[in-house]
Amino acid sequence: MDFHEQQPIYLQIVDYVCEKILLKQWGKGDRVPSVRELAVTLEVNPNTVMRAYEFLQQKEIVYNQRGLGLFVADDGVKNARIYRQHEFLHKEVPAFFASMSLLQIGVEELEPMFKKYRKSKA
Amino acid sequence: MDFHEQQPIYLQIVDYVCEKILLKQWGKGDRVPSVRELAVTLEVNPNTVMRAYEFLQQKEIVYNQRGLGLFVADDGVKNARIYRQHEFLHKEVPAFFASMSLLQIGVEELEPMFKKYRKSKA
Amino acid sequence: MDFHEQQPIYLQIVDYVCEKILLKQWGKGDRVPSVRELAVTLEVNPNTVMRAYEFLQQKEIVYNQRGLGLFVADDGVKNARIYRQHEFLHKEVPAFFASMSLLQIGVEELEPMFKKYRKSKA
Amino acid sequence: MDFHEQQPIYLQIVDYVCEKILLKQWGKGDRVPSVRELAVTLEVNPNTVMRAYEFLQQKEIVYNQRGLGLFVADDGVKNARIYRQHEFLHKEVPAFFASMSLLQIGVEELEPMFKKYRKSKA
DNA sequence: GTGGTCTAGACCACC
DNA sequence: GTGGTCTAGACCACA
Repeated sequence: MDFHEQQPIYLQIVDYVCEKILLKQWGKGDRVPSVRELAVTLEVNPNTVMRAYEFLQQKEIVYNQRGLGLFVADDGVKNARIYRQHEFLHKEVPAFFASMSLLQIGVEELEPMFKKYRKSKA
Repeated sequence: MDFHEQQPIYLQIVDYVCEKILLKQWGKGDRVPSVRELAVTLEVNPNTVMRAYEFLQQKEIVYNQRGLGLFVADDGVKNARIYRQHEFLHKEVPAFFASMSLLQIGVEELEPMFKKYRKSKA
Repeated sequence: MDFHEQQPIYLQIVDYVCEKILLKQWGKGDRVPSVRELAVTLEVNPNTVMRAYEFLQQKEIVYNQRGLGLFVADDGVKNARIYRQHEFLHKEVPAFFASMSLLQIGVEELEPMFKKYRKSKA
Repeated sequence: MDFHEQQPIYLQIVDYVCEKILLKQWGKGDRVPSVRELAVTLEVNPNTVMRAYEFLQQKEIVYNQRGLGLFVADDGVKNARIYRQHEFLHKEVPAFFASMSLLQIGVEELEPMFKKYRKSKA
């Protein structure tokens, strides 16, 4: 039942790390799990984690200190947000609208829910 | 790497069947795949498919004709939509709003995208 | 005698492709060798070529047409030049200066050679 | 992936030895590694090392003391520099200029880098 | 055929 | 111990 895994594993790992950073569970300058650690945790091949970390370095979300490990970059939070915003607007939002269309749900039904959501947060 | 499986498999199968019905790929009165067939297609245990079909019968989306198989109910499309609407509004919408909040995306950014989406559909 | 291979193979392949493009041997819109072809030509693993092509796509030097192959991008020449300029200025130039220093060669000795070079080209 | 091996191995060994001498890692009168030692270190055939040492003796960079081994010549540093200068000016410099031309880099861009380089050394 | 993803296991340099 | 590179071989979706 793994039909439709939509995203490659390494990008799912990228999202996983971004979420940790955006939720401030991993702060600026903190060491992130080593390639091998995370590979064990997520039960994937170390190379797959490596690929995710390469991607995150290229996006300047984490950086490498030789022989020590990978750390959350100074602009890590900002860059993680920029990357995830882009993905959200170009992938999740269209899928969301497609579902709304299929289920014949109008925007007017969502607005009160959004207001309620904001109130509960404030 | 199966962290984040959010839903039990049998409910994922329910969603799968509902989508087929809502997209009119399986029409009113059509025979739906047998438990064994679908179990093979989705590579899951037949018991799991059985559980999904029980659920769908209870929601009056499919019905059982003894010895012949399962068929899309007369109100199947309507009931599938009602079920999925409920799930969408109570699960996917809140998750969507939570993402918007985390990524600091405002409704005003979504509105033009929604208009564009509707136009492209019309 | 492979001491000091300085650059990873996949970046050497990147340089190889950039040179072909900058020398106009592979023009804008041309199909570049497939991953498997180039792997055979250069006697390396297809994954290593894949890595080079991923890098080149990310730099917008080549682009992928699904199922057909990789092609030189519209701005391929420009982007190849930008990339190679950066590498040249940050890697080859310092090494060149270090050699000049070690061999006690002054800039004044190079200037006449450069003028001669330009004349021979014009 | 050995395209671009530019120079025969024995001349690469010559360069290797010259660099050791110019960097004062092997001083005047010091014994240089035996043919067999260097062959093991560089993982090449002893005959290839032999050929390099013959070349270096002919250039009066090292000399042979029967039964004792090879030693850095009195004018070893000077002669190594003269040889390498010649090679540098006739091989590396033209290649460097060719790259500059291909990458459309002007001398004016290099001058500030050279000044900076000299300052950092002083 | 094409590119792309993933695993397994190896070896390297750096600290 | 760390990240990084490379190979070998598998499987997938797309055309």
